[in-house]
Amino acid sequence: MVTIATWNINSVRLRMPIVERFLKAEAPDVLCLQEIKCQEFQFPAKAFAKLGYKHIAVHGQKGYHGVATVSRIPLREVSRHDWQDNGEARHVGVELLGAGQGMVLENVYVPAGGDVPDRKVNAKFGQKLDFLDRMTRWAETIDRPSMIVGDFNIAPLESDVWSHKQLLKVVSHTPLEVETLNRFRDAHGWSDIGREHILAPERYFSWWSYRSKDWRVNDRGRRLDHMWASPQLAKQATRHWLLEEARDWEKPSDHIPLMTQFSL
DNA sequence: ATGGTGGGTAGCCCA
Repeated sequence: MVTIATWNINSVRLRMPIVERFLKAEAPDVLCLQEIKCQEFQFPAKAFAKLGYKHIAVHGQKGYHGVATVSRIPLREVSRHDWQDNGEARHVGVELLGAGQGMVLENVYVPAGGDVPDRKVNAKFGQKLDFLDRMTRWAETIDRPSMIVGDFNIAPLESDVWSHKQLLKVVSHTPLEVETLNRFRDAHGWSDIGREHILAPERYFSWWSYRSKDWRVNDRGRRLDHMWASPQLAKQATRHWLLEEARDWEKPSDHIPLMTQFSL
């Protein structure tokens, strides 16, 4: 059994207390973090090692973005893609060397895309679409059992958002973004593990804005975080779940952790 | 239609 987790942590240094709480509660073998918001030398590697996660691949930058994969299983860093070609740290790829040997685990933080869903007036929206197009070109070349997890910043299905109608023109749920993400999915034939285990139209959210007084009452969530796998690997996923209570922990991230257990 | 909150950094950017 191998359990993989993904969590947009929104500053790993600030949130080490809840990361520790999570690792003790769920004990995943591997945790993929996004938005670590620090450089590699600032990453709290010693604290992770003390918790048993001594195998680490960090792709960080100053202040913004940044991803890290921490593991109890030996791993080897294999790639750091810059799908915007602008130096932002949004991806790290590793290969598992112990349990789950041979699996390639891609940890990605797709750009949010700004506020206006029109690349002519909002360059960030165009950059988001271009990032996904370059990921698609890359996905066409994958020839090993792989998993890609992280904050995709797109909620593709109607039941992935609190109101499909009200979010059609909101960045993260526009038809253009969903089409672009679907082309990425089809380029490799990725299986959406989350939605294979929590079937639409069942509610499935992984993010709630900080700008909501009571996130539980309004429940204006979106499924921005994903765990996708090559089809043959996805068939070995025995369990998939969320830790929604983490949204209520002290000084929470606005995202919650997602987990998938594999029988390999 | 607007502003609401949170993080990092250094006088605003990003989500």
